[in-house]
Amino acid sequence: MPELPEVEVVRAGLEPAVTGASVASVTVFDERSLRRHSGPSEDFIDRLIGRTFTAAVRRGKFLWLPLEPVRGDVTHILEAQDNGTAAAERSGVSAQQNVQSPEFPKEAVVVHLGMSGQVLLRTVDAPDDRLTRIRIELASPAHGALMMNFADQRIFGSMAIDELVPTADGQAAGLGSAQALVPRSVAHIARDPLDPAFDQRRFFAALAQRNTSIKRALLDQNLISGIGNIYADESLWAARIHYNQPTNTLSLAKAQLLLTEVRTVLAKALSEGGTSFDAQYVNVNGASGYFSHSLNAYGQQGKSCPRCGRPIARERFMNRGSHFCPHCQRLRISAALS
DNA sequence: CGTTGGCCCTGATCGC
DNA sequence: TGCGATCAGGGCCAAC
Repeated sequence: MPELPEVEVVRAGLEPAVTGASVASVTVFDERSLRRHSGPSEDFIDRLIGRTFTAAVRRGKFLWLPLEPVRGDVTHILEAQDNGTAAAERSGVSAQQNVQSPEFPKEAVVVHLGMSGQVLLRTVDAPDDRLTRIRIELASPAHGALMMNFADQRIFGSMAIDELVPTADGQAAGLGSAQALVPRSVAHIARDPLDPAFDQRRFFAALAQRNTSIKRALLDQNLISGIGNIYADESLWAARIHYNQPTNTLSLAKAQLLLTEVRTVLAKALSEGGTSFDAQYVNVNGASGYFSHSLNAYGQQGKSCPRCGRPIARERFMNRGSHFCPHCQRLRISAALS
């Protein structure tokens, strides 16, 4: 259940270790973790060995590690100069990043943790973590030789090599890099609410336009990314909105309040979860920190609502548990009919 | 095109 | 002790 705060903890933990690190070896224990890679595991391995990571970038729950372009790839350089530099100069956008110039990465390893994925950094002599599906051995300038283990119980997560494409708005693609380059498979994912380039107006317009419930909208990564079941319930509780309230019945003020609460909840979780990184025995764990979060609604069914004291309820919604206070978060039917 | 329901997955836990 | 049932759902895609 890693959501934005947990994935950010992973990104921040990986960043100092993988930046500038090269891949010494790759072992794939379970090919299902490469489901989103277009090609067999041999392709994944061959294209990764010897390559160097340049950063650790995150948008919403998606994480990617851009790969330094292979030196001496003349075809690619000529192609980039022809299609990128010349075109950019002709169109007069030279002030913007020319993301197609040869020094920019052209591809990245995209990591999605799914429900149960973890990225764990270990020393080379450490025993394999349980449920490790992919192991990447790194030569890191900061930490020497180390292992990056991708562990995943339910195998909803994945790793994949994907092409980097320019962002639609020309802004930095996510947190961790100033480059306006996003993996093709992540391009359709909306920016997250902590991203300075998050388009609030577009989000509010979508809420007014769509014919759907507010929780479904919060979980729709094409509208707003980074929110999962836990922080959706927590944000709705904070904003006193019922999960099934139609989005087009929310006033702009209420929608603005909700977005504020979303940001508050995510930022608070982030501040609580960002302390576990150890520089010596690097332990990046997507699941850690969850239980230290002070939750008001999620998993609190039967307990007292911290606001009004009445019991928190749990109902099935979208094949998920929805936790809410029936007193504080009421469906506003009259608004729905207007 | 917007919306929705089904599917992929397996370890941990629980009840009998 | 053993074993089957249940639960956790994010993202994607077919279908309506």
